[in-house]
Amino acid sequence: MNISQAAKISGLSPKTIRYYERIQLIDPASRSENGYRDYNHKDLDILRFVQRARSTGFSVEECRQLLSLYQNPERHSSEVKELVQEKLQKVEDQIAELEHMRNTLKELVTRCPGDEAAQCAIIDSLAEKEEH
Amino acid sequence: MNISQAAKISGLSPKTIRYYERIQLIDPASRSENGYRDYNHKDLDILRFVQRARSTGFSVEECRQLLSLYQNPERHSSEVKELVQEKLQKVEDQIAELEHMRNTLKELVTRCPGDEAAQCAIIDSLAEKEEH
DNA sequence: ATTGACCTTCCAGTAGGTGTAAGGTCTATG
DNA sequence: CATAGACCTTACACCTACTGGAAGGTCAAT
Repeated sequence: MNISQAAKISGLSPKTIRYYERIQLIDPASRSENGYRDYNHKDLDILRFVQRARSTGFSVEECRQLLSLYQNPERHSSEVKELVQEKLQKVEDQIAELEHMRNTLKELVTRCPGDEAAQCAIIDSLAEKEEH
Repeated sequence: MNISQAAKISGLSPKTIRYYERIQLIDPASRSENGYRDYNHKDLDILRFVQRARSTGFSVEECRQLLSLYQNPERHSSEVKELVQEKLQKVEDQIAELEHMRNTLKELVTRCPGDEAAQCAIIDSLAEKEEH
């Protein structure tokens, strides 16, 4: 199967698949006689796995670890769980940071009149002078 | 005032200040006789403004627009408000996306036993085959 | 004179791709 | 059989927002 078919099925783009190969996240695909990459069922399983892991929020490096666990029959589910718990923590931290930003932005919006005048609480707030 | 003093006061690093100058987010600083950058009160106001805008979550390009409004006495506060409302929307979209990830991760964590066995609901879930 | 802390510029690397160019291949149609 | 269009290949540049490091100039104190 050619790369664009594999891309369609896995939900990745051909470019992304070549990129993953280049950074050695996935093994080099075997080649047809004409030099085209050729994908089989097992390759597709791996591509789909990576696509799901990425869209669940895992970084490429985290995907590397998940893939290695996926392919290791000697794994312990505790290792996997630990990895996912760490990721969960990171995501929650990110959410907290964004919520902080959201609150700041919301307050700025309510304080700005949004009219024709130049006076603007948002600008004033960002320009605020500190005593030092 | 030298760059490291300006950096300390504004909360940016010297590297970042030079970077902002290079990408023309801020005007080139004037130079002392020895070629060192020299910052005055007005420069500091601008550096602080950018620092606050960045840490509130605005991208460099958004900061460029905010700075231009900040420096334009003919501005209408409605323009500023619109910009901030757009940003608020982007932040809320990002939060929603991360919350979706968080929910997925949470569910994965609860479903994985986290023991010595290889069987793992997380791996199974990421490896899940679709009918197509 | 030397040391250490500044300052300067320039180049490279980070994450996770995407865009584009230059060229080879395959398939269908006239 | 030629050619068009849709594939495929590689390689390089670009994106965001910096940060690190090298190589070299300057300044203040000892």
